[in-house]
Parts: sequence; structure tokens; C-alpha cells
Amino acid sequence: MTTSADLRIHNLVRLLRAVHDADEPLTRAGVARLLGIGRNTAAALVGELEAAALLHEVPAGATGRGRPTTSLLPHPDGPVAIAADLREDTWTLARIEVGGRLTELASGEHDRTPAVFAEIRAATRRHAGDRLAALGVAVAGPVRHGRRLHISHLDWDDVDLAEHVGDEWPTTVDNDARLAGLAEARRGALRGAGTALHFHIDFDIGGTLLLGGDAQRGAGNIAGEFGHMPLTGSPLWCRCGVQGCWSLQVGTNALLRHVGQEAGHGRGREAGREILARAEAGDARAGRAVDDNAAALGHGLGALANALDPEVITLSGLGVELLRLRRDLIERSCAEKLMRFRRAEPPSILAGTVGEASPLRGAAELAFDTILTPAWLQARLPARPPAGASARASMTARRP
Amino acid sequence: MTTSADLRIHNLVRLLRAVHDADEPLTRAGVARLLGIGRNTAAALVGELEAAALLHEVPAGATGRGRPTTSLLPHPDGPVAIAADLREDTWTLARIEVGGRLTELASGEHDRTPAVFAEIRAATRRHAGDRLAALGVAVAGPVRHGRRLHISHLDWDDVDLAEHVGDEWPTTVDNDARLAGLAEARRGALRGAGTALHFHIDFDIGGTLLLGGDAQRGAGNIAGEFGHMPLTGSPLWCRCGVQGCWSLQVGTNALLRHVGQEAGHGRGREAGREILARAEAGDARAGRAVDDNAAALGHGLGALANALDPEVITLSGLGVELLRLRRDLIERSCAEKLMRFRRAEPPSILAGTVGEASPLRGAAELAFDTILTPAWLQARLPARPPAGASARASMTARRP
DNA sequence: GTCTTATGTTCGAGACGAGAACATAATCCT
DNA sequence: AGGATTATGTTCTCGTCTCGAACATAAGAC
Repeated sequence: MTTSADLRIHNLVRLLRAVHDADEPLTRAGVARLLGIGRNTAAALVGELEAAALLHEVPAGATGRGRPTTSLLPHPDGPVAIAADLREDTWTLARIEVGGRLTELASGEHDRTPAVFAEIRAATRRHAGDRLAALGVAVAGPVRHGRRLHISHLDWDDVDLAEHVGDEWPTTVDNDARLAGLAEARRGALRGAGTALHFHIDFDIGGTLLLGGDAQRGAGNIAGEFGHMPLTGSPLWCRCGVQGCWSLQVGTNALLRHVGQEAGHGRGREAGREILARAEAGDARAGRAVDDNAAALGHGLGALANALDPEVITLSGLGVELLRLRRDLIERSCAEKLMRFRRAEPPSILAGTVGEASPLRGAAELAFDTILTPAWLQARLPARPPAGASARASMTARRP
Repeated sequence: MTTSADLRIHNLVRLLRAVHDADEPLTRAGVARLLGIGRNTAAALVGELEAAALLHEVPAGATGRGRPTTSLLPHPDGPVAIAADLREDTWTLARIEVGGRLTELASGEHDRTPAVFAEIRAATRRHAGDRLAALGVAVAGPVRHGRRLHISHLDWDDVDLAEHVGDEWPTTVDNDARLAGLAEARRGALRGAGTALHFHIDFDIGGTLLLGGDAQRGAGNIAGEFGHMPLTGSPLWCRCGVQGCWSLQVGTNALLRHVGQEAGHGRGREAGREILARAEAGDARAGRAVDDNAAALGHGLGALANALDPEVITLSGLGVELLRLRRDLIERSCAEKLMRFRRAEPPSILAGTVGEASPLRGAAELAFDTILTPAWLQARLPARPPAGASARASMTARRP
């Protein structure tokens, strides 16, 4: 970022990012105010983005006095991302455009082997069209260096994604808990939070630290395994190879184990939900299982809040239900583990607002993050006319 | 960052930051290469910084072929920072200039009450001169919202710094462990690390997460209390109000407790060092105390590495000695708590290279961070001549 | 039907960094 | 000793950027 040309690209990215991040379509005048640039500059930037088929201007509905402006919508020929969410035995594919509108494309079951990636690729190919710019995939495990996948409950140990992903499109595979958090940070309850934590509770517990709206990845892209810290003193050994992991007491597996059912191998999500239902209906044993889960969850959150000082913590997956059923217990347990001087201002603990599809939404954000960059935009921009040439030669938007 | 003027300031800050961060004085030609700007642009930027009394150009010693260039040194009338390190019964004051040269100014003992801040202010006033631009203070406890200080071993509970710090100079007070980490990230073993952890081990253990060279502060400036997570299952209650804190097993207090001596209240640092000496000399009981400390340290580091995935972990304070005496045990204990798939690439654990004064150095970096910003630079820059005026009217550098 | 208000559009101004061409000061080589 | 080589400093032109001011335009308000 040193030259005037860089400045232009920087401002183009800022504008496009603003449009993408907004909940409601922005207007051209509105984006000028938002970015603190002049109306003339906004007109030039938007024009360039329209020429690159990245935005489409349409007359905005009248909103009051003054000359009507235009709404900035995704361009009909603009780039789209495809996001996939890969679970223990199913997968979902969706298409996302600039601005965040998400359309589900396909879904299927799979045989618990990495062959599912070929299935996802095939489905992607079917729906790709010529607008597909990037692919994001959420998986239920850490992806070392973005390439080597570990999902212990599927016995996927060190799966080399290079062999399964292909290079037809720029593809990023990442951890579902991290992506769920990213979705909350960009379009959910963590919007605007400077420092936040998100935990995605499914069979076990995964999470991510969010700083300024970005999910932290660590040195090897495997940050966020908060579930594998010994926070609550469990005597059990975890499949990860460590004794006492927090995950042994929080999540579906912990619930199942508590009522004496078999846990692990990515089975029993339904049985876990049933335990919650029985607890809600008054069953004592199920209730104790849920209590245990909630207390362990709260204790861990308190410990992590001491270390990372989030202003807010959100939960997705099973966490939403735990919060609905046992908010008090979670908050009390959290406070127990908070340093005394923190108890006056504990972090708020909220249910995520993005919903069930938050890993999918996060995968979409991830895909767009690879797109909304100076480098990509630079390559995408049509060559500028070499000075003196007519600026409005053609209204036909073309892509180079 | 939208206009050409912002671009200029941005590049000025980049240049000044490069000079400040460098180990050796940079040359003008060197900085042009480093920043990827033209020699002409570099000349203009440096000229402006010289005019603002921020840099001083002096002929560089010949280094080979080619026309000799100039070295970029701190300006003799340039801004300086003063840094203070406040320990349980002593304080130290030092002066730092652009580029990082540090001169110790004064030190003293104190009575363990916040009255020491007045002493530090008085000493600062004695040494301030008219070049003092910012003050940074390292303290052995969390500083909530940058204002409210908690040091449990001095029984300082919620000390309001507004009453003790004054507003003669821009002053930032922050946690010593965080600042020690910042010093390592800027001038020590963590240079260039994207994701890193630093732990400062003294009576207990404090730390910080470092991302891209910046120490994370959390939502209320109280991130980094890793020592108050229950990572190693201690049954004891901590003074912070929580049971089982990691700090109960790591640090001078833990050493003292292990050999049956009284621990706490910020006393016994010498006795702690003695235990290390006895252990080194072969004393069995002291040896077991050190073993216990080292094992607990390693276990905690492993757990934290699972969650945060640092590429490197550094230690300062007592940690340097523990590493010297028990590196193997620390690394083995760390690996025990690492998830199995991480054990092939464990984070390196290194002694900090900044040395004993790392909190002080970190406080200096902190002070300069408040200086080396676009806003400060903008205010500092002399008004530009209104165009057409002679550019080299006067060689006399003045400050507005 | 006119006034008010918000936005679009046009044009000139000021500033910035790049790049090329040239000047300069050291070392290297014969 | 003197020319060749090399790296840097300096100067000037050029293209680009955003801004601000002035004016044009399209809606609602009175």
C-alpha cells in the first residue's frame, strides 16, 4: 500500500466489502457516507465495480425527500462462492453471492470416508456455472496448514486434502467451529465485537478466538481446540491422546456417556437431543447429565475468559439448547472460575443468531475472504483505457 | 485511509516505524528498498521527517562500492519515551529514543502503596526535559480498561490510576507479562512470529498472546491471565478467588510452597532463586520443587498450545532458569498434553532474549506505539508551505 | 406551482508516487 | 594514476488519486 493506484484498489475493496458485509442493500449515497468519501468518488468507484461485473446499480425505492439514489446489488454476472458443510454422515452445498444471499443447492449422505470430497466436487461441478470464484468447506476437525485433516470420530487421521480437493477452483477447507464463529462475527451476534469467543458444541466442543471480526488461525491453522484443554479435571482419557480434556464433559458424547450410552464415532446426535428433551420433561437422570454438561461448560468458559478477556461469548450447536435450558447454571459456573475482580463485569454468554447453518455461512465468508482482496480485485478489474479514450464507450459489462 | 494525504502519512509512519524497529540503524537507500519505494520518494519522506525533528540524517560509513548514503538516526531534538517498571518494592525509570536505545535514568525502593506512582512521576519530571512524548509503565498485575489496577500480592485491589498517574504526559500503564512479551515480539526471540505466546514467570505466571507482533489486550485490557486457568488440577485456592489456578504450581510462590516456606505477598524472590541454586547443586528436596514447577509449566504450555497453536513460546523471568535447568522435563510435559497429531510439530519453547529488563523494554515499545501513529504524526508535522514557496528555505529544524 | 432537500455530475486543483535521465561519490581494476 | 563500475542522490515529467465547489436533477413538502 504505497502508491495512488494501491489507494484506489484499497478503496474499491473497502466499498465492495462494505456492500458484502451489510445486512440490507446499501445505496450509493449511503456507502459514500459510510466510507467517508465524496459522492463523486463513490460514483467513480461504483462505476468501476459495475464495469468489472462486481456490483449492479439499480434505482433505489424512494425513501423521502431528495433526488433518488441507486441500490448496490450483486451483479447478475458477478462472482459467487460455493460453500459446503461436511458432517459425520451428510453434506450440504450452498451458493452465496456478494451481499451474503445464500441458496441451498444440494445435499447428500456419505459413507464416512474421504471419498465424500469427490461427491462434493461432483455436486459443485454440476452447479458451478461460470461465475464460481471460490469454494469454502467446513469440516468437523482441525485442518493442519490448511491441508491435512484430522477428524478423530471418523478415524480420519492426517487426510491429505491435496489428494481430495483438486484445483478446479480456489478452495479453502477449515474447521466448522471456527467457521461458525466467523459467521457470528460477520453476520450474527458477534458483529462489532473486538474480542470474542465462539464455541460450537456438537459431539464435543470446538471454538475460535475472534479479534476484530477475524477468526484466529494460529501458526499451523489449528488454533481453537479449546475442547482439548484440561479445564475441568476429568479423569478420562480423550481420543486425542490427552487426559482430562474439557470435551470429555461437554457435548453430545459427554451427555451420552453420563447416562451410560455408548459415545463416540460420530454417532448419537439424535440420542443426545433426546436426553435434552427428557431433561426438559423432568427426567432426573437426564437432568443430571445436562447439569453436568452445563456446569462443565460454564467452568471452562470462566477459565478461558480469565485468559482471553472476551467481551462476549457465543455458542452454537448444542450450546444453544444448553443455554436455553441451563443459562443460570452456566453463568454461575462461569463466575465461579472467573477471577474475583472480573465478576462485576462478566462476559455475556449468548446464543448465536446465525442458526444451524452457521458453519456453512462461515465457509461462505471464508470463500469471499479470498475474493475481497486487493490482489484478486486487481486481477479482476478490466484494463483501464490508456488515457484520453472515451470513458463511457460501452454500457455493456464485459468480463476479461 | 482514503486520500492521498492519508497515503503520505501512512508512508511516513511506515518509514519511521521501520527505523524504530530495526536493530541496526537503517540507511536511506536501505529503507527505500525495504519499503519498496523509490529513492526519490524516500528522500522526500526522510526530508519531511527530518524537518519534523523525528529523524536525523548523517553520512553513513562507507560500506562498499557506490555513492555513500546516509544513516537514519534519532533526531537530537526528537521525541523520547520514558518507561517505568514497577515491582513489588522497587521501581526503575529509563529513557528510550527512536530506534530503541535505552538509558536507565533512576531507580528506587517503595513502600508497597500506590504512593509509588507519585515518586515515579517526580522522577519523571526531573528527567523529562522538553522532548518527552509518552510514558509507559509496567506493573505486575492486570489494568482493567487501562485504568484500574489489581495487584493481589500487594493488596492493591482496584486502584484507580486516574488518581495516581496525572495527565502531564500521555501515559499508559500495562501488565508486565504482556509488556515482556511485547518486547520479545519487537526486539527479541519472537520477532517475525505470526502467532506466539509469551509467559513471564515471577511470583506467579502471567502471559500474553502475540499476533503479528502485537500483544493482545482483550475487551477490557485484562487478557493474558493464563496463570488463572485451572490447567494442572491443583486442589489449592488461589488469592484470585478461584480454585486450582495454574499459578499455584508455577513460579516463585509455588517453589517456596513446595519446600514448606511461606509464599505470597510479593516476598521471597531471593529465596526462590536459592531453591533453584540448591537444586542445581544437587539438593533433592529443592530438586523436586523445581521438577514440580517445570512439569506443571510444561503441562500448561501443552494445553495452551492446543487452544492457541503458537509457532513459538518464549519465557522470561524465572522461566529462563527453569528452561536452563529442566528443558527436557518441560518439553516432555508439554508434549504429554499436546493432542497426538500436534506432537510431530510441537511449538518451540525458548528463553526470551531481551533479558531482565523486558517489562521495561515493553513499556518503552508501548509508549512508542502511542507515538508512531498517523494521528500523532499528522499533529507533529510542520505545516507545509502553501505551494510555490521555496522548499529549502531553512536548514534549521524547528518544532512547532 | 414553488420551495426544500438530497443526490448526481462536472470540472479544476492539489498532492502523491513512479519512472527516466542525469549527476555524484565511492570502490575496483589495470 | 586513471578509467570502469556500481550504488545512490537529484531533478523533472507524468499519470493517478481524491477533494471541493459549483451546478444540475429529481423527488417530497408546503
